[in-house]
Amino acid sequence: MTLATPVSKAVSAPNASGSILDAAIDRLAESSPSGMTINEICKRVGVRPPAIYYHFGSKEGLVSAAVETAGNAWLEALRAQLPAGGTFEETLVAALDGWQALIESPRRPIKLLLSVQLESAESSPEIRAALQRVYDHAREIIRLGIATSTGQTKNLDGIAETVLGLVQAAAIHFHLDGDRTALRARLDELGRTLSLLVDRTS
Amino acid sequence: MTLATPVSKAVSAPNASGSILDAAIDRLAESSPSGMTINEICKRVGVRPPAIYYHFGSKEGLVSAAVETAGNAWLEALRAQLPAGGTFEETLVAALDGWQALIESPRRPIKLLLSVQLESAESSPEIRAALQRVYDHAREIIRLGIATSTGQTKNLDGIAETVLGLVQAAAIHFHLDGDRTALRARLDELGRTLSLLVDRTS
DNA sequence: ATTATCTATAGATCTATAGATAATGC
DNA sequence: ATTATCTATAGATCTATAGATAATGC
Repeated sequence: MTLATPVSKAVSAPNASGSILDAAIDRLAESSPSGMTINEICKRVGVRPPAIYYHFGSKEGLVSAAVETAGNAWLEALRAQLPAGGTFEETLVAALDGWQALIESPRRPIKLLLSVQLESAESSPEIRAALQRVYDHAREIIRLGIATSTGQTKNLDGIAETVLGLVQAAAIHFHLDGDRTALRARLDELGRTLSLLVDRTS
Repeated sequence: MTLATPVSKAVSAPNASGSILDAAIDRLAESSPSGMTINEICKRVGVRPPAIYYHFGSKEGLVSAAVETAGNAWLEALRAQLPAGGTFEETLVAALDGWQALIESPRRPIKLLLSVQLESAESSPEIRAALQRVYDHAREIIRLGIATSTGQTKNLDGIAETVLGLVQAAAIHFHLDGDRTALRARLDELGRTLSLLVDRTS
């Protein structure tokens, strides 16, 4: 009978650390910190638990690294989708398309951050601080996008908060129903709401 | 030495089923379906696993019952906080206060529903259907509140969706930062946004 | 000597169930 | 006879680590 194929030892697997992180991000986007297990990640990546503990120290360390990585990737995407110097209408169209792509993308960074956030009472202060940092940055990017495309200076904080909240809500509901048409409708509604909120004085 | 006090048998504990459900709701609001364990609930309630399996059949059955119970309680609270026949301003003030109370209440029904929703890919179709049902009802109640207090008929669906999304986002962020002042600010911002969105023709 | 893995395992915890038992209702 | 528990346990799975091993860099 065939036994498990012997695993080649310490054979300098190309970037095991990165594959582990990718698998962790996938599991956090599908489930939650409690639902993400070391064993499942080992199964997907083809490593044994000590490899994970060598690189990340603990399960919590892996979650923390996943939040940093997915959070920074999200912020980078947010920044990249702001077409410097366009009109408000151009910026809005680009932003809505960008959010849709982000929400539909299989990495689901927004959903991952929310899953970790909803278990944050049982997470380390480092993870909570990382979440706060990512959200603060996201609000800042949104504020900047509105300010540069409209000249608006009034209530930027409130508007950015509203936009962030509605993008998160769209991601949450898309996770439940998987309905792309409904997602687009929610984003279009967000666009209309945002247009009402900004008061273009320039 | 003192051993564990012998547990009285089948002594018709007053409403064990209800206590189990309460503990499950608490754990789901603190954590997530994966983070809620049968053992922890047993510890809190003072029963043994078979009592839970007798009443709810499985862990999934218990999660399902918790979603139904917490969801219905939320809808009831939403309904109750609509003062029949007030002006839009009166209705809005009552709604904002009601949402704040709901978000700050230790049962955290909105947060519970979100936690289950974010693991819905790993949940039974019954649980997903229950979530959809609760949200459909919530949107309906919000639509009704806007319609009766403003006479508005245009884009009620979109506005209700926006309100639901912003209430969820407020609950999510309050869970992360626990900042009551920030929560109130978010709800006030929601009130301003909602005032802009409704177009009072009556 | 350092880096990155593996084998093997500890010890805790998880969901779930079989079968016993006690109280209640007919 | 039915209802609601318990004791006891099965068997799977969880996080984590000790110690061995192989490749690489000095």
